[in-house]
Order: sequence, then C-alpha cells, then structure tokens
Amino acid sequence: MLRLGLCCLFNQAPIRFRSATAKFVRPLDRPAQLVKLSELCLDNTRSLVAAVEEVYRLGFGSFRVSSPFLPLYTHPEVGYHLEELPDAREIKATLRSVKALKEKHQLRFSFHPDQFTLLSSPRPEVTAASLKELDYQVMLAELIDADVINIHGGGVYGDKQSALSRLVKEISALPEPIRSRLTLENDDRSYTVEDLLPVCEQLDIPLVYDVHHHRCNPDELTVAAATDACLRSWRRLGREPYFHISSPKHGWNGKPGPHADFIDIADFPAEWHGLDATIDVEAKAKELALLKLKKELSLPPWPGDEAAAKRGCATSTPKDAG
DNA sequence: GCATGTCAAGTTGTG
DNA sequence: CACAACTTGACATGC
Repeated sequence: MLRLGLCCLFNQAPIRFRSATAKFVRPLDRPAQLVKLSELCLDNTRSLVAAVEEVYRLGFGSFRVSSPFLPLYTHPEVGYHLEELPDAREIKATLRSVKALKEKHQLRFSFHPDQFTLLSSPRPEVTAASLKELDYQVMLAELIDADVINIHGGGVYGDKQSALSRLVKEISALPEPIRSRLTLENDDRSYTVEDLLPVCEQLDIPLVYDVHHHRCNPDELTVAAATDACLRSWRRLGREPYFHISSPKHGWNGKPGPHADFIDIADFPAEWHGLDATIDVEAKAKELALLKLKKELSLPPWPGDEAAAKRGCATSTPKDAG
C-alpha cells in the first residue's frame, strides 16, 4: 500500500523546529555557544517526537527530517559534536524514543541533505564539506533508524561524464553506514533518471524518482518507464521504493517554479496507484496537502500495526554488510 | 507587538 | 553580472 511522506514541517499542527544563525552564536564564548545550541537541539528532539506522533495520528507513513535539525552542527566555526552538549544524554535518549515510536508504528524516516551536499564537484573543499554533512546526517539516521539519505547529482561543470565519474568515485569510497543509506534523485536542471540509472546500477544504490523534476527536466523515458526503473532499483535490494511528487505553483507553462500549496491530482502518475511504496509530498501546505491527496486517492490511514510489518519490505537498514 | 531583512554552504539559469 | 531557485522559514532587529 502507498505510504505518504511528510517533508520536515507542519502547516497547522503547532510543531516547529528551532534554529540559530552563526552570526548570533559566533560572538558567544564556547561554553555559552554549547549551552545555546544544546537547548535548541533538545527542543528539536522533543519536537521530533511530537512530529512523529502527529504524522502517525494523521494517517501518514513517513517523515523527512530537515537538515538543520541539529542547528549549525557542521558549521566550520561554531560546529560541534553531540557529546559536547550539556544535554547530550537527554538528546540521545529522546532520539532513541523516536526510533521506538517508528518501530511501533512501522514508519519510515528519511534525510535529504540540501543543495550544498554534492559529490560531483571538482573542488576538494566542496566534497570535504559534503562528506562532513553526510557524517552528521548518518549519525542521526543511525540514532532514529532512517534508511534513506537522498542527494542529487550536483553540478555538471561543463562535462557531465567527468562529473558522473567523480560522483561514482566518491560514493564508492563512502563508509558503509552512509553508502547503504545513500540514494540519488533526478533533479530539475542537470541530472535525469537516464543519467543516474547507470550510476545507481553500477554502485548498487537505489534511485528516488521525482516525477515533477522529470517533467521539468525530461529525458527519453516516459513516466511509466522511469517508474519501472525506480521500482527495480529498490526491489533488487529488497527495499520499499521511494518517489517524490509536487505540483508547480504557476502551472506547467515553461520553467520549473516554486511548489504549489497542494498536489493537483492530475499530476499524480497513474502508474503509482496500488504500489507498495513511499511517496514524499513536497507541497507548501504540508500535512494539509497530504490529507487532501490521501482523500483523493482514497487511501486508508497508515495501519502501523503488525499486519503492516508482514508486508515484508525493509524500511530500516540491515546490519551493514562488511 | 509586529513587520521586515537576514541567514554557512554550491551550482545553474534568468533577467 | 546580480540574483533567485532549490526539499524547508525562523531568527534578530528595529520600528
């Protein structure tokens, strides 16, 4: 059965994630920095508990955790490690309770590092910063048992094949806890499903298929063919397939634009009905958009019981295979 | 209080 | 050549 995924934030539900700017934190002395950051992190872990409960209560099956969940964690000047925070124990304990909640309700968690995280750049400092960001996100992914860390192909730098070979080289060298969670997603400018499929096959990692990006940045594949390719890439690993959907705010008349508040049901691919798959809904109205889509698709609430568990598709990462 | 400008980071395409 | 857009606004400041 289809599992709808909420991305990072809520519209109506009073659940907010806090942040801080480096500009604010920088002038503080180190202990004061850590006190401030610890407070934000602890608040955010408690908000995550509330978020996960709300996701399940609303009948959804998946949640994407935002990249700045631990604010400024990888910042070059004011960055920190969990162990340095005064509330480290409580933060970790709360994250363990998130994992327990996930297991109880058979939910799925994912991460989507933002556009600064890319493994195709010719600039070593860009790659180094990206690896640091992946280290951070996999630490969180392990604590809450998220099985997906999804990134884009990155830039082209005037030579797509060279960029792709750098991408392959970097992914091949990733530590197994990252590699086993890493996925590639087609984007709206540079890398299509056709571009990424050979890379995914070579590296044996799955493809996240974003149908909106595919429509903005098409290749030779139909939606049906791209859907099939995505399904195969997950099923060969025994894992539940992953899609993204969104609707354009200003219609399809031209370039990719901002996301609309809701999903136009006409944009929902016919090929996706009835699949056992996760669909992240990227829409400004957040949970309201998921509720509307869920109704229009006549989806029942995510069951989250043992019957669901028996469907048999992995949404947690198995022990890293050496 | 509330409005508004600002915030770590990369890359591409538009105006 | 500056700037918006990208998966996502919240914070800090000034009126």
